[in-house]
Amino acid sequence: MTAIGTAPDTAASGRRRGPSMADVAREAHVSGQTVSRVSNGRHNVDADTRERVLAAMRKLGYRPNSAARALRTGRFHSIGVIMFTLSSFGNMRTLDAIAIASADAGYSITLIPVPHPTQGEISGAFDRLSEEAVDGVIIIIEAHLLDESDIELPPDLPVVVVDSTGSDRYTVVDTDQALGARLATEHLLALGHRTVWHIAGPERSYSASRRRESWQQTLAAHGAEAPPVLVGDWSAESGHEIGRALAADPEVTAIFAANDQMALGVLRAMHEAGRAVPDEVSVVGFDDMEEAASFWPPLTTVRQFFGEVGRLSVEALLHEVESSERRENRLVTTELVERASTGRPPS
Amino acid sequence: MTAIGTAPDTAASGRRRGPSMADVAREAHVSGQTVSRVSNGRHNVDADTRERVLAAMRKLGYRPNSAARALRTGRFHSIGVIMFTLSSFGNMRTLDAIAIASADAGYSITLIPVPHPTQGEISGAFDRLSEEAVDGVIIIIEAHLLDESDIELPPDLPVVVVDSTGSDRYTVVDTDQALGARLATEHLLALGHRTVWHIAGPERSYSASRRRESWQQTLAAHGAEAPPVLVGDWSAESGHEIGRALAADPEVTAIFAANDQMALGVLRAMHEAGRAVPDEVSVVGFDDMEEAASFWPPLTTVRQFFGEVGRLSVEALLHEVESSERRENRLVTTELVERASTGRPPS
DNA sequence: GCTCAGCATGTTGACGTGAACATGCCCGAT
DNA sequence: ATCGGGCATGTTCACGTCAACATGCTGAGC
Repeated sequence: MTAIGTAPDTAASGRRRGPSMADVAREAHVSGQTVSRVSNGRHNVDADTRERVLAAMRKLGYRPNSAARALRTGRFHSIGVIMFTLSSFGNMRTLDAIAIASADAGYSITLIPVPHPTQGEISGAFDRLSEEAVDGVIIIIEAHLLDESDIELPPDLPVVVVDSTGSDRYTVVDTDQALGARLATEHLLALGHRTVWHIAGPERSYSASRRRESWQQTLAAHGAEAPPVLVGDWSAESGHEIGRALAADPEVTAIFAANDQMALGVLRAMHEAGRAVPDEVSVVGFDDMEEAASFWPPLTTVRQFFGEVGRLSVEALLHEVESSERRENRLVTTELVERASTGRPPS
Repeated sequence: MTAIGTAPDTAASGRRRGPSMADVAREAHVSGQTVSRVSNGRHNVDADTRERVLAAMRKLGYRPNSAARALRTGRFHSIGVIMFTLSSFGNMRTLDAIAIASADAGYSITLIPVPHPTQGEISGAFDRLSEEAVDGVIIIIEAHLLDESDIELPPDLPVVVVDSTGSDRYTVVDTDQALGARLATEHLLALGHRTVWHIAGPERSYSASRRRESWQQTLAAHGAEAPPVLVGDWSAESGHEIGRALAADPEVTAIFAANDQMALGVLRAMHEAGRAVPDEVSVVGFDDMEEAASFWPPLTTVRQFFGEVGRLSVEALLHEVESSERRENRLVTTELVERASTGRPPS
């Protein structure tokens, strides 16, 4: 009947692409539109027909082409996440929560890394972003750098910024850094320490500034004299270095580090100097990373709810994507976790 | 001249979509194809024309529509990464490197999380994957679970598996776990310890098995008696628990933990029990996470090159994506980093 | 028996892009 | 002067999908 080689599927099999709706439609003896309806789970398809289409899909190994779908609908069902690489423990946890929340909502995550935190790199990431197939963006970047960058986001692209300044251009999901720093500082003061030393995060970090400011205000509110601010770079190594200087000063009895890693460095410095924690010096961290409970001694720290931050970010973003109206900003609380690294000052 | 409201762009501005190539073409008085050529950086465009097109792009705020481009070319310029959420420190570092290497190659990363490491979830991730807009996939999942899952990957989809068994279905980029475990064990034996205790990772982890087997083989090769295998779950807490038991046994003088977090838990247990490290007990970890140098005492550990793993994975995957031929498997080396947590056994 | 609502299904076209092919011009070789 | 090669630019069409509209059938209501 048919001449050799004229069977259309044989001829078509040469190309790399998988079967399309049209192939399924032919196989199931229905129109492409019916395949589309089945593929999208619409209910106005007869049960028999649906079954026939599904069978054809299975037989051919049909996979919807998301590019065509996106082209047609204008929706990518994907969320872009812009963040520093080699990023902090907290960012990873947040990313994690974002990924899970997105997956639950049927969105995938497109990572847009910023290898080096220079303005050029950040602008570059945003340029790349504008070509990315995303419906909205979550930005997890030290806010001060963000402000300095003259970034130009595609208009109409919903944006949620995490842990940043309260800009009125975007929805912001923030952690209550001020509360955490106050709790940490008050905890140490309440134990009887005359004042609290602070190891801050880098200047350009918004979170670091907020923690530092709150620490200062809390000291002032309690009439305690504020020691000079010491600035680290979030790393345990920087905490160790600053900790060595502090260990040499017998006046220092209470230290509040702006994150757990720097607190770890401080602990090591104290051990090396032979100063007992918490008997001679109390140390508080920030983040409550998983390992903090296993430091020696176990670290008193401020717990952040990264999962909640991620969840709320996705919720706010998708709300804007799907309804075009902005969600109000959210503030995620923090809490003090008391462990063995803090105690009364030596008398 | 023009009647009110007849300007075509005014009429078109009602819709949500941004300007298309056609709009730019009209603005620059060229054909759409010329815009396409400029957009793709082809060289066969006159300098004047190119400048005119670029100006029009800027004026209109033109952004290439990646969905249309992907539909036309069949390429998404995106790599899918399947991994556990809340994943280990090492995986995050690998992800980081993957993100950077991909960005350099002009590919973006689509994260496909697997919230719970059950077979159903993994299969679910792969189902989702088949609808994802990716050109290839990097899988970072405990291999044993992978084997148990009857996953069905889309045919013709290039796959690279990280830290997994040597399957001949996919390219594998692996870390030389065996070398690392041997180095760690030999280091302790060379210091004079009679034998080395091992805290392994969970059963289902391929990396954990390989480290455990290599530890056993090394002990056997040196004629040392192998203590029973202790199994943790990678967490510092599990290391602490097992460490408490080990601390109570005066025979134990050398411990090799399968990762740094568990080693941290062991250190804590030793401190609590008043057993000096390294004077009474030596401890070695695995990974060389950033904080390991700031543990107390600083941890001797096996360094992994996560960045290299990520880089090689992307390289292998993109090679297959672009040339359709498989790269050979790669093995990334490891090295021992000696710090203060190991020393001679008490005499 | 006729009408028409309600539902399953089919037909058409457009989303924005780039490959393939077509056109037209300039300029050097003959 | 003529031809043709090379290059810039234009035209056409299909990638796979889904919204909008069209069709045709069944059965309830009068």
